[in-house]
Amino acid sequence: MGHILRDYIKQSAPFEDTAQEAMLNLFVAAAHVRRRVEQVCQSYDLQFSHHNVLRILRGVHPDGHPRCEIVERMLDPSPDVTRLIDKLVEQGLVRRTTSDEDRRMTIHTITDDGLDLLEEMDPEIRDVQEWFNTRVSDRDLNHLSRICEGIYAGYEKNT
Amino acid sequence: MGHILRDYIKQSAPFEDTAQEAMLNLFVAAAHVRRRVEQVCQSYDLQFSHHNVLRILRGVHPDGHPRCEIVERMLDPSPDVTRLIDKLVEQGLVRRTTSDEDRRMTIHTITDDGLDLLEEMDPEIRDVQEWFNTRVSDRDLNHLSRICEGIYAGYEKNT
DNA sequence: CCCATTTATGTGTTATAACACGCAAAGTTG
DNA sequence: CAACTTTGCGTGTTATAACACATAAATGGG
Repeated sequence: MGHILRDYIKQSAPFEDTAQEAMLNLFVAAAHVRRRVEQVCQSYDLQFSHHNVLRILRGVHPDGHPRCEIVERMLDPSPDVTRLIDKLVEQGLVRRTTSDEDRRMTIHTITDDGLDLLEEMDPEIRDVQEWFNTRVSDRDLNHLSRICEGIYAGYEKNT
Repeated sequence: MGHILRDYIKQSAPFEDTAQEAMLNLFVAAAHVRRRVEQVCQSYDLQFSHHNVLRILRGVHPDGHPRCEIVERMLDPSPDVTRLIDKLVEQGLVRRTTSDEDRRMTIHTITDDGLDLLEEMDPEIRDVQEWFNTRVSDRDLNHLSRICEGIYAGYEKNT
């Protein structure tokens, strides 16, 4: 029981606590999958969070989002999104425009280049998902989602 | 189905793919739990990975580990552990000694101060585990572990 | 025993993240 | 409408991470 995790982190003593074991497993599994996605992103000179932002903006294309809305929708929200998006603007993947209604807000819109890049990446991202699917049975996919949702449901992002 | 995740990332369209949904849920849940642990670490002026290294070294105390062994046992291995441990040495939590058998290796041992600090942190880390336990039922804890292990089992750390 | 190779570690540079602060526009209250 | 508060962004600074490279010791073959 738990020998796979113990093997991974080379721990000899068995876990005294199943909650601890599950938490560590969650960390290891998430880091592992994330690295696969990062590997794809890297070959396109992007970062995990860059890709995340682009996908968020594609979701509302041809509309855009102010900075704060992007943060709200990120998987792993960071307070320093400004400079993160700076790089996307430099690469011509995102366009910034000042909102007319509320001139405090800067609206970020994905460009055609951004859409093209995402489309180019899509098959490789889908490959990761398919690999994931070979590793987790269809029934477990749903179970995993429900368990994970139970962990973070009802919590605000900043807490 | 999946409305909790969609609510979290404020996505209106339902997921077309359960594998994608589960992957994103895994990311969000892991980031969420990790932030709780980071919050504890931060109040002790440590980082998540610092705490991880200290616990690894406590596991073999009074023996030590060379750098490469520490990397092998980390939850989320980083290639730049040297400078990570530098800070622990500065704080007097870890002691470096050169190995006699193999003089390439630097053996890292946790100091008494390091052990004291960990012991001081233990209750708060345990609190996070107990919170985790309230969020995931006992049966699901085991199920979650098995699913996660299935994801990363059999893969080397660098791939 | 000498040389090529592997293993273990450290360093230099550059990119990314975190944190606190400051500014500007909108909203609020008297 | 004038002063105050809140909200949304951006910036300056410092810490951390990533990547390629350099050094140094052990290993293995001729």
